Amino acid sequence: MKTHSKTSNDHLKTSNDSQSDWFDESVSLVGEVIGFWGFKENHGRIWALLYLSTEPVSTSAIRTSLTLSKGATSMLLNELEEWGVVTQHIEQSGRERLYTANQNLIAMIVRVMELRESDMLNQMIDRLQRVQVEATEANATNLQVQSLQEMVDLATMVKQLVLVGQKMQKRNIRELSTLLRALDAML
Amino acid sequence: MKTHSKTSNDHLKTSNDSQSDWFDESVSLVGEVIGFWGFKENHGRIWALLYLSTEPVSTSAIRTSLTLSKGATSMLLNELEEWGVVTQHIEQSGRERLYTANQNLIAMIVRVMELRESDMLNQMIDRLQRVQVEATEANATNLQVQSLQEMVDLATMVKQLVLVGQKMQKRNIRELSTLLRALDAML
DNA sequence: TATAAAGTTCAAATCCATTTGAACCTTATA
DNA sequence: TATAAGGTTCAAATGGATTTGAACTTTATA
Repeated sequence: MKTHSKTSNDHLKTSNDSQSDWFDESVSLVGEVIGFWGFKENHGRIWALLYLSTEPVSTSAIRTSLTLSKGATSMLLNELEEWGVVTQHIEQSGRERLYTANQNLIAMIVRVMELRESDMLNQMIDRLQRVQVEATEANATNLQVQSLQEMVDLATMVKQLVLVGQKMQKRNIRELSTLLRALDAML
Repeated sequence: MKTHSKTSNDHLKTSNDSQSDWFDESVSLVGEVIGFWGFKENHGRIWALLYLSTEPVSTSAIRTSLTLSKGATSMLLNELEEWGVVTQHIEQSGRERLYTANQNLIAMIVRVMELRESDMLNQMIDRLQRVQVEATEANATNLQVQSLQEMVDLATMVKQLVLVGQKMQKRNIRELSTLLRALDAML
């Protein structure tokens, strides 16, 4: 995996080059993880930069920190904003925009999942059911029709799961951990 | 997204070209979904082909059905087998291998998740904690150290979640749906 | 309202994951 | 045990996703 070794830290008040290694390391770590999960590595890097910054960061600071092109920065920031992962700070500096990261990790994840999966799940269920009808009309075996049904059921369950996720947005990680332990006990 | 329009259905006893559209459609649908989720589309196509087949399928039948190269078929099947998603049938036909799909969707998903995420999560937690120490030693603000901690907590929670998932392997989808409803009520 | 700094767009370039195919290895059976 | 069919490997080719950069649009302020 890429390393993005060079990230200048000029945007940090505290910067003092040898000391902000942790910042760069965090930025690339998050980039990798986010990339591993199906997003662009640079989505993760930008979010991490903002998440770990002590104050709003300007577009150009982001651009120079992460060495991204003007175009990429614009597109990536807009996507992150659409997903509610990043917000424009109210007071812009001059005509330049300032950004902050959504600090609520859970809410962020749930929101993004919902956005990405919800629509896909609905489509999937739709197509599977259509296919199931065709299969029944054709000479598919019972087992085959049943297998298709299993997939419909699974997709439906995942949809339910996304719904449960939505309710978790307001909970913090500690609460959720407790909840998980309770769930574990039920199994 | 690609369509893979042509999938010959010669492997199906029932085949009768116009009637097995549902089969091809299912194969590409699953391919798309699996691809959307972070795997190769062809992993999904092969699994779907096996999952919906009434009997074990030979390597060469898979190859011709899905028009894959010898090399790709070999690699993809081995990966699927490693993940426990697909199994070699005990009685091979001549020197050729026959494959079947794991029919337990939940077990499959949990197993694959575990394989993929577990290792990544551990690494992530490790690196984050190391970074947190560095940050504390450097002149990071309290909020910054705390933000790093939040990420550690999140990763730890996801690890817990994977553990819960493991316990679900033996449950069927209907049971899990019920469980989910109970969980929903707790929120 | 002129202008210059910031933001957007999108075709071309680049980068990267996936697939191919040919050479190689393994294994069943003649 | 020779051989032919099946399986593996990996360097090169392919093709799709991401990024760039230059032309364009928008917006704050002089």
